[in-house]
Amino acid sequence: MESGLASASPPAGRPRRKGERTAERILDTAESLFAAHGYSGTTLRDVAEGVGVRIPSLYNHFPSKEALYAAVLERGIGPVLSALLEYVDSRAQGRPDTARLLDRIMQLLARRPDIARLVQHETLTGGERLSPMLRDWFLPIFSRARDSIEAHPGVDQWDPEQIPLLVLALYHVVLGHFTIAPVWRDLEGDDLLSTDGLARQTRFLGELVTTLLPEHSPRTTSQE
Amino acid sequence: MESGLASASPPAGRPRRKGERTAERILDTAESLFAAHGYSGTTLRDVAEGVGVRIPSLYNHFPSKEALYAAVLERGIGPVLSALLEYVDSRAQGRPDTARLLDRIMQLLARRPDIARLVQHETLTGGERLSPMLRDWFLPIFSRARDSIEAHPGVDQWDPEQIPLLVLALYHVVLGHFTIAPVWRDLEGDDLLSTDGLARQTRFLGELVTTLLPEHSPRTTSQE
Amino acid sequence: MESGLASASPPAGRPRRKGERTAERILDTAESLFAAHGYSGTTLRDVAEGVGVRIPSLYNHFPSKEALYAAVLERGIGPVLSALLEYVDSRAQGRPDTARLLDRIMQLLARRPDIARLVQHETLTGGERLSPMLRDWFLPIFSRARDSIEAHPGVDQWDPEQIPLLVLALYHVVLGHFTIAPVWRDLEGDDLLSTDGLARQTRFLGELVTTLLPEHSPRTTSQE
Amino acid sequence: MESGLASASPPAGRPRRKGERTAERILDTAESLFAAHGYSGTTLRDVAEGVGVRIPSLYNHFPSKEALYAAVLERGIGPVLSALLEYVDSRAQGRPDTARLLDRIMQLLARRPDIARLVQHETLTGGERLSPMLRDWFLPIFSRARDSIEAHPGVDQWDPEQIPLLVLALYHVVLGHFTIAPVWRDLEGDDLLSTDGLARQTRFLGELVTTLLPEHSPRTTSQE
DNA sequence: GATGAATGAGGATTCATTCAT
DNA sequence: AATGAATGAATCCTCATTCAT
Repeated sequence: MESGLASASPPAGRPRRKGERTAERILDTAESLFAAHGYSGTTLRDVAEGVGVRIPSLYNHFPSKEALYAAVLERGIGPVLSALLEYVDSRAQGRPDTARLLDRIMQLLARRPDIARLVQHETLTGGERLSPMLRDWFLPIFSRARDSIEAHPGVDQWDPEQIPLLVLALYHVVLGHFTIAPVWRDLEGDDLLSTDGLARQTRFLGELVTTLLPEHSPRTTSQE
Repeated sequence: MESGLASASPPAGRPRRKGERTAERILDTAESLFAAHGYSGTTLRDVAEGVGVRIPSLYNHFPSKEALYAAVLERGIGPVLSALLEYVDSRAQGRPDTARLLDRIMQLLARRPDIARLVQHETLTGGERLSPMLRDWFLPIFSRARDSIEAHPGVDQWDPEQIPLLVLALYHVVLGHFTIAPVWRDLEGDDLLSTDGLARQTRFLGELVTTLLPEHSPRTTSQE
Repeated sequence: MESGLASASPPAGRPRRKGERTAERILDTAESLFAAHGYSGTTLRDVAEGVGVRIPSLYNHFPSKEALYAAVLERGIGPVLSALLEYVDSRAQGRPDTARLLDRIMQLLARRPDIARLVQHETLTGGERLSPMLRDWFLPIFSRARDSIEAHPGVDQWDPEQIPLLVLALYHVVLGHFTIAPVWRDLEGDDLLSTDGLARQTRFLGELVTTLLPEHSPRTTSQE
Repeated sequence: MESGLASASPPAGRPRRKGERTAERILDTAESLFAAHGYSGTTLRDVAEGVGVRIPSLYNHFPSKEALYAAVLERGIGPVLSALLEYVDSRAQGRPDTARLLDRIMQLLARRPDIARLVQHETLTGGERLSPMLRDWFLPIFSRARDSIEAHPGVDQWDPEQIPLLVLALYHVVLGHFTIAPVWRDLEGDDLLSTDGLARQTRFLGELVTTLLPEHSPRTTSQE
């Protein structure tokens, strides 16, 4: 709330007041902890220790744990989703380019991998804690993604009632990459979140879309 | 709540002693709650209330919350994964059939949708709480799935280094279906876990595999 | 709540279970503390220490501080007020005997002087915390006391619109005696709550009524 | 809330510096809150919010909560009691006039109804927090009121040992009127602190004294 | 004079666990 | 096998207070 739409990377230009810096550090720590342990697995003690501050100080910046959580979500998810919406809308006139959309999403999430895990937690605990914000964002995103895919040339091969499943599948593949990264590293020694790992996954997503929704036209490689 | 089907599978054959029945009811309730809220989001009070018993009684059946959680995982994930391994092994001689494998997984998970969500929680909180059991199971499953896919006729079109990503992608799509079901119902009014929803998803997975790994040969339909 | 209408003096006959004894001891301690320091001036730590128990144990008997307070009020005030109502009703047929009523009230309050102070706290913090119970009891008591006084022979000398003030005045005099006792002892060295002090006050109340509401008939001395 | 009249008496003559005005506003708000909820039921946050200032600002005017409370008491009770003492002393030569004394007290308290409730809180929590000031004032007031009554013509009908009780009774009736006003309004819809309510009570007190201490002489009306 | 930030102490409450019954 | 009672540890949060600005 108080932290509003504070952008992810330090705006650099504007001089920070001390409290602002603290609030941001709280958000950073909390984001990481919430992503790792979920809401109830994260204690304010952990957050405070991570920030290097006493617990009551947290309350000078956020009125409650719930509010802190909401602020983390807002700061983290808000920009991603709005960038997404913006992108989708800006491409609405031209031909939809799903691969490019996924590129874009991967770019955004790669910068803050915690976000993906936060969303996963939200999704998992579902109807109970699902923040109204997420609820508000999910719908337009999904419906636009669906529109995008439905307008795709190669969509004909899909049963219309499978389109939502296709959208969901892409959603799961994108987010799951970040979710499973720590475990995967543990099991296979391979870091999915490394620059290389992310590049591979981005390329993979591109081919996935190309394969699932062939355009019958010269492949649209990303040349942005 | 979501686990309305939790008590669905009483093995029926074996006669139960009373205590055993209680233990199982505890497991059922706990499974549903752990699936919905994760480990730290679930309290023994919730479990006890769900079972209709006082908290200390839980300790007559499980020595601790951790142990209860482990038991839930074991009872839930163990059979699924071992059935899976068994299936995979039994097909090892013949030609691998990825679509069929996914069918099978869907069948198993559909019967206990909580399991998928439990695994997701485990995956999310990752390296910290990831039960050794999961760790032990993940590897063989993944490696076999990988073998299966690598032996697939249509695999040539994929860069070898993308095979793991493909395996993971299928993993995410399968599990994600169960994860997102409650939220999806909330947003779209459509129950992904209904008989119809599961059938659609199973069919979708089949086509997914067919598309991603075209066999260039007529046999595509499951005729088990 | 849980402690229901547990009567003030130990019922003696019925064997007590251990928890019941604890609950009662909690109520005793809490009553004394709430009377002395009010609701917010009393901490559960004080209560627990007074009882000789750790704080969380209080929650085995009362679900919250508020509930404990309510139970204290109920146990303390309930019997007094209901005895009062009973008495008033039983005398409804005969000639009202205000002096006797006050005798009765003094008797009841003398046995548990904390009650009077509890009621004073409630009255003081008034509309904010005034328990619904008190609200429910005040009205009938006041209206009956008013009826009683209005039916009094000697009431003619009072302007009808002063009757409520007269009722209130008696209320204040009765309760104030208990309220000011500690201070008075401090200032004057005289214990208003001693047997003698209470007897003097009871006699004083009798004469007060006799003087304020002369019956024009041989004085009705209490011979109960 | 109840202290709507709190800011009623700005001494007017003396020009205020700004800081002084803030200090006074703090006192006003604190008086009202302390009167309504007592010392521990009132937080500095409440006070600050009531004043429209941040908490630390309070410390620019009062060194602590205790000091603020003391200042409230001093400002509130001091003038009332000293006006009272003054009045009592000025009449010392002439014949004591108890009804007039009560009139005077009512006048003083009516202007600041919070004061009466503050004193009640002090009295209730008694020996523990009873401010030395109160202790210092109680004695002379009571002793003078006692002198006044003892010198009263009609006092003969009272047992000498009942005189203190009579003094206390009048004390309770006077203060209780202010104490119970909010509750009474709630229960009966009648505002005891309205101009009319106060006038009625003043008249009532007069008749009370007349009745309890009949003068057997014509002078009863106040002709100040 | 005002305030944002920080904090030690403490507030009510919950939680997992134990134990006697 | 079940449970009422008890509790150490921890949870979120509030409070009065301080201090630098």
